Amino acid sequence: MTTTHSASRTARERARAELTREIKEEARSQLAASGAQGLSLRSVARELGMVSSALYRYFRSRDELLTALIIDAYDALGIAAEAASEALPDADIRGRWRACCGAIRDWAMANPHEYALIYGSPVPGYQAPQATVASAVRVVRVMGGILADAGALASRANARPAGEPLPAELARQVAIIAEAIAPGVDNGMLTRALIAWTQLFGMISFELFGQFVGSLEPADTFFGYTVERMADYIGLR
Amino acid sequence: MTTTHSASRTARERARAELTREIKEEARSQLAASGAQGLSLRSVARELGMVSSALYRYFRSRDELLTALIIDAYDALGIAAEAASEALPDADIRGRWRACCGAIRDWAMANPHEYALIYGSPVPGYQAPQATVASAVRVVRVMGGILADAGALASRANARPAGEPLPAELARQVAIIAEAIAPGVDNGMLTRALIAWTQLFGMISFELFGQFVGSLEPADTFFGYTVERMADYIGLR
DNA sequence: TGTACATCAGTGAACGCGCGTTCACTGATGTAC
DNA sequence: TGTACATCAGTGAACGCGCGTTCACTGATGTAC
Repeated sequence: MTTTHSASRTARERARAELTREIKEEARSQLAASGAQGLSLRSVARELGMVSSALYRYFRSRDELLTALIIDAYDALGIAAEAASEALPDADIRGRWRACCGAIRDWAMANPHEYALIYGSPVPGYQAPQATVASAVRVVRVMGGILADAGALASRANARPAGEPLPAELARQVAIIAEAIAPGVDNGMLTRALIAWTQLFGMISFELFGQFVGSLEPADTFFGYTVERMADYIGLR
Repeated sequence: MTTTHSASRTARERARAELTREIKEEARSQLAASGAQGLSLRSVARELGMVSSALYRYFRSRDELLTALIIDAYDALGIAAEAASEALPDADIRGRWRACCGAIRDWAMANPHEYALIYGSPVPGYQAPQATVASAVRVVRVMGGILADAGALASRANARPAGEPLPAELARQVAIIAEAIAPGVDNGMLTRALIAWTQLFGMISFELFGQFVGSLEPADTFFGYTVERMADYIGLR
């Protein structure tokens, strides 16, 4: 038996889990100070009072540490969005959308370098492994849930006018996305939501990366207003 | 007289201009290969067959070279957007919007690292000087021009319904932006355009930075469809 | 319960590399008389 | 038009630094009998 229940964990195992956590924490704080390129194994080790080679007991390489940070970041963002949406009644569709958008922005502002790590320019020479995808999808799934609930409610109330028909290829792509994250949601609504989704992240990135300096800054009002307009556009009541 | 007309440029001056251009070109190609952090003065010099210290005759520091690249990138993007918009009759508002969006995307796809340099995560430790702003505004001004023409035409035809009133602070910010880049344009329309603008760059960044892999990729159809929907939303005929 | 052996964490030195920037210098180009 | 001097481009060595990764090792912790 190599699997261990938390009750029967040995001192060694607990120390390992603890140190793995500490390494990631220190790495995150270096990330915050100097970005993904500034993250060095040697300086993480230094800060923890270890020798740099010791880190190789915990992560096989710098890239593997980076991957762990990326997964953690996606998860943290996903959790923030989930919590925001779940804090409201299922039927409060617009409220959940608003809360979800707000939570994403708040998390981004609180963790700008982690946001940049996952939504900013890719780190050159680093290829994110497949393992990150599951965590990346998490926040998208929150939006999917809101849409699914909106769709279910809409079917027994007034549906939104259909709008422009989707090109065939787009309809195909969107149908696959629906299957994965928002089963039963109308293609048209999901497409509008994807447009709003890219808008949301575009707006947050602009704010965070300094494109609003001297114009829409502070961006709270613009953000709040836009989230409502996008809710209108998607067709959320 | 230290100012020189191109006719009377000395060999030294021409050599200097030429080398400055070559340095930036080599730097750009290293940028493309390994991103902003991968850009090193030593390797630029090496590639040009010079000694690294020689570059200091042309740029006072690595950051100054980076600034030059940023300004060039903003200018190149601005020029691409201007050309696209100017290729169509002034009155073809929607066509110009479409062309402008397409030109921005095409430029971004053709120059992904330069795009990342200006719209991606900021380079840690690097503070863009004020000098970059004038070039950064250039592409925004293209959109402003389209809106101004749209507004002028709309005033003697059917105007779009007013929609939700703007919060006071947002109205103030948008009015200032209007003054700078789109004089005479209605606050409501400009706000919608700013929302569409952030959508545009969000969509391009998602595509370029890999968020669409396995879902909306290839994104041509989604892009084309969305540009039309955003034109509708802004109220461009 | 006690002992022998296996596993694992962490050390310290080393390899081989790259970087930005400064500085005193040589030699070519430009300019004033 | 020719000469003396000033300007500038480029050199080569050096400073002082940092990095990721490997490897043989010591000593502590865990496990099977």
